[in-house]
Amino acid sequence: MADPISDLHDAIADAVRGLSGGEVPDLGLERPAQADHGDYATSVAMRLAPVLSRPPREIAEELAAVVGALPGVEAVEVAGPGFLNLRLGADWYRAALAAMLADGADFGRGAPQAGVETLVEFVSANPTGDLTIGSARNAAYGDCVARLLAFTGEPVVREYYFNDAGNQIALFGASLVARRRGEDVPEGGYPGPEVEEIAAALPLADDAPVEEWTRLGIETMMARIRASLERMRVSFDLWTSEQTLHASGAVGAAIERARAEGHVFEQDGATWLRTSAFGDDKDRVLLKADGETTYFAADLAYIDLKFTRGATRAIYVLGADHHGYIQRLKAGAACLGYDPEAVEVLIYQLVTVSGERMGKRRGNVITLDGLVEAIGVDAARYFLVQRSHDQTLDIDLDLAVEESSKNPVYYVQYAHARCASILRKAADEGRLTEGVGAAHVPEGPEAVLVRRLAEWPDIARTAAELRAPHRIVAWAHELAGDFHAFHHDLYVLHEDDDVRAFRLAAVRATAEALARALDLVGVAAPDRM
RNA sequence: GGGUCCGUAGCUCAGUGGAUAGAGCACCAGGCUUCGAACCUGGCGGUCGCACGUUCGAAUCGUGCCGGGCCCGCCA
Repeated sequence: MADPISDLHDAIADAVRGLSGGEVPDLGLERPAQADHGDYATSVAMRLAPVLSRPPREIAEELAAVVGALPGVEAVEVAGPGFLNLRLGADWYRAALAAMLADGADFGRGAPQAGVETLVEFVSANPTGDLTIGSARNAAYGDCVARLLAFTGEPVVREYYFNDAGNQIALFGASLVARRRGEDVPEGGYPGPEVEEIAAALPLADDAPVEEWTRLGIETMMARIRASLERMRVSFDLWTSEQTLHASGAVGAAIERARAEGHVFEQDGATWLRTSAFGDDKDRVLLKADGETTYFAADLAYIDLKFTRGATRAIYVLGADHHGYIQRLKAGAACLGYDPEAVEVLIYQLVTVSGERMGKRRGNVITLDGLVEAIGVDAARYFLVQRSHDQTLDIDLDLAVEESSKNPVYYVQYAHARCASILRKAADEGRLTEGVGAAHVPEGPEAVLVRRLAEWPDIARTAAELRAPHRIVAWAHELAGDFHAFHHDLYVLHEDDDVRAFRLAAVRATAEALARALDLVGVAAPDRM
């Protein structure tokens, strides 16, 4: 795939190699914040100085002579302690624009990688109630990470793991029965309205066996969860049940595998996994003294399943309240003989709503469905990944409900609709153009816009590497701003064919870029609003 | 006590070692006779929690403090 900035980077790297005799440090190629520092700048001369034992400015001067002759580079200037500031020429802008349009929706997409398969397991909420706002963040974030990795060429499998065995599930069944009978749910049960709703709707007699209630209840709850996720545009390739792991003997097999690896021991009547040998702060019980398996035993079997199925990397998306699981899961993999580095746990911080923490016991539960009803899927997804996953997220419901221009999602979508509108008008008037204009020299706002567009491959790559979809959102917002300014200052459907061709090409490229970016975060890019 | 995330403008937050630290909101002042004013332009606003260190250069890396969130079970 074409990448004009990457090409520029490589050309400068070649120049550096010629000067240094092989050594090429990080170029530190970037778009300077300040306009008079050029369109692009590199700090490579300063990085090279200690290596070559020469003054940075002297190195910069020599590099400038070579870099200045590169195609597309109009001017080079040595500045400050040894920065190389370069200004790009009109031919570079036209070529860059043409290259992006040639790639279309694939601009910035990575080549498919062979021999790897990344499993992204996310949401994985137990089917004992509707998805909460916390799961909503998990869904939005995990889905974006999966989309980003796929975009960079990494084969991705998405999986939802659900707990349908054990105490919590039994309590869920008992809660259903109690609700049908008009009673309070048992201690530790599920008092939510959805439980009451399901209890009333299930086609079961009041005195049907509790196992039946549990089975049908879970089925119904899972269907509700799937529907909620579909509305959120979140899909999965695999739905895996914990019960299946027990029934298939996978749990026992995993324990035996760990035992064969020499990491299982008996103590106080229980069976333990020596996770502390691999960085966990304590050992973990697999089989309790009463013979029951722990939840972690199923986790262990699940890790085994992930890798035996062929995953080369297992990503977990968990809330901050599970951060203690990182070492445990990695150690679990190690105890099975897998590389713990292949287990990657992504932790997102908790969500508050209008400053308050949610909790079923607090009686202020806001569900994913509730959020979507209140502000719509686009705004919900945008808000949920707008901030870094490392940052606690507060959703101001009063503001989110307000459908005003304060809502940043409209700002970005509006830019896309504007592009579409211009292209419609151009088509209606029969004034569409081919190419990017043979000799048009871009004016300020045009150049700013094209430079922004050219950042995309690096933005996508970095966001994927850092598992940071909020960078996509931030970039889309900046692009929208550059486009609005461009549109405000310059008339696209100019009489001059050359000018019109360049501007229409910029509009097309912007529309595609916004659609691409918004798609990666699961937000629609409407042609009309 | 240990682990982990956070601390940047009045508020919510960007900023993977670079030059004079940014955006949105709020506030103030402007801008529609052509493509969508759901928009644009300017202004106001900062000890980047504190200290020491690493180096040509630190909001960014290291160490120690201070403050806040979350977690630390033979529960799931």
